[in-house]
Amino acid sequence: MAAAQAEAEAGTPRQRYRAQVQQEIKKHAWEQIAAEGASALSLNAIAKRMGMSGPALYRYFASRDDLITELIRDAYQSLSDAVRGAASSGADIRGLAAALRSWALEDPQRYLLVYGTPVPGYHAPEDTTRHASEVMAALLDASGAEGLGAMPPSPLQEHLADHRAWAGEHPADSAALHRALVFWTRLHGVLSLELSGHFGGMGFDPAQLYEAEVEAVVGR
Amino acid sequence: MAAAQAEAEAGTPRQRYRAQVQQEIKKHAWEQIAAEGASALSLNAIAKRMGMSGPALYRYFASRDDLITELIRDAYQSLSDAVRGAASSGADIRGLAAALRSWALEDPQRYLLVYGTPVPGYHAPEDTTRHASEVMAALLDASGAEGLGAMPPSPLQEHLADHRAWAGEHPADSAALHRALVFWTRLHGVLSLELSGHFGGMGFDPAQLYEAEVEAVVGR
DNA sequence: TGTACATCAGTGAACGCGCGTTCACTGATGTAC
DNA sequence: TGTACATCAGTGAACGCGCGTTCACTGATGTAC
Repeated sequence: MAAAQAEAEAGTPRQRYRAQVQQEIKKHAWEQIAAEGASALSLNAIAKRMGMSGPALYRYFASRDDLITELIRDAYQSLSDAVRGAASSGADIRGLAAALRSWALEDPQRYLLVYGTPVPGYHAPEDTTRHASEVMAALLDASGAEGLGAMPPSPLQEHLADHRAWAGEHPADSAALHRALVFWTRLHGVLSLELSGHFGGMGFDPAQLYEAEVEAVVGR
Repeated sequence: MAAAQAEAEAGTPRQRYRAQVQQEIKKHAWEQIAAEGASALSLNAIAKRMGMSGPALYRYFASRDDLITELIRDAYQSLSDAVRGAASSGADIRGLAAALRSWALEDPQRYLLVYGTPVPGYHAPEDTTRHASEVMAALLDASGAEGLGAMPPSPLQEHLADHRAWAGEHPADSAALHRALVFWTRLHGVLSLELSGHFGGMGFDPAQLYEAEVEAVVGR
């Protein structure tokens, strides 16, 4: 968001205006996603709410898929920032987990846009994985430094030692890769069920289950 | 499926025909869901593939939502059956986990219909949770009998002791409730990310991560 | 400072599409006497 | 066994809707001399 704002303040008046409208389109897109889910995202509906005609948006985004691509990119960026921000302000692994949960609850549909069932009809460009692995890198940085419980050697870790392309040049050893994966998948397991409403009728508090899973990841 | 078939063989010829067409509609619905995802489910498209006109389907389902409701109900039933079937043929907790994974991979979109992001625009009826908790009951039965690792007492378990409505009259103690929840959410964490393609670019084998999570649930 | 031109944001009409759903109707199947 | 009637599956036309996207055009803003 900071970067986007800087962008909006640089350049010629026309460029600034352009960047500003582009931001406004995204803002309305997020509102629509928050209200109806990503699959209900419609360029025409956004235009209507902005008091413009539908085709006008094609000055700013080449297609609906293009807009979605950029929203996904922004969401990944925002999540990376949240994780890195928490880590750099001294949060331990519990703090990271809390930051993740806050980020998710702040805008559930944004979380689901990134980690939920793919948006039907949307075709992602090639480089999507790059942003996804940025988040993993942030997790690896953070979860390497602070103490997660030690992972006993396992077949999985041998496997990860041979399949660590996703970690880029990150110097984490396979135990750390394992820890980061487990951190991610377990918290996602609770979060995604919570955000999708699957704990709805069950009556207990998802936050407490989340807490318990965090403790399980930390202490062992 | 067996129950549905029995239904199709009982009653008057007209009733049998009716049940048969109803089954065929569902079959095509599942094919469409498998191909395009649940949100792309369209009565008109199903009718077209069956060589019928769109309105004809309204003899069999009152609305699109009605059809989806029944598909979801069937999916829950099928999953309960799979879990109970594995348990009754002597599978341990590893076997249950394997059965769950098979069931999910057999038709990824069916899994996501039930445990993924809710189908946009679909409004579930009241009693949905009943079927969801049937699955939980199957899990509780199975995970109680065979050995999951013991759960140390925790704040969560105290909380669950007071919020166990979802378990119905199941006699499981709170440690068992905790075990079942953890079993469910951890495996869902891996499965849902796998089925949604989020491990896609990462290069490692999701099955091995799944295995490792199963071992973690079992042995501790 | 003023004029000629280029750039570009936004409009309105249109295209083709598919959707869920309703309605009046046809024609085949089953039922009652 | 045959006839009169009721049931009900399926059709085709229609309604109203919203979608993404293209296109020719208007009018305002910026640029070059």
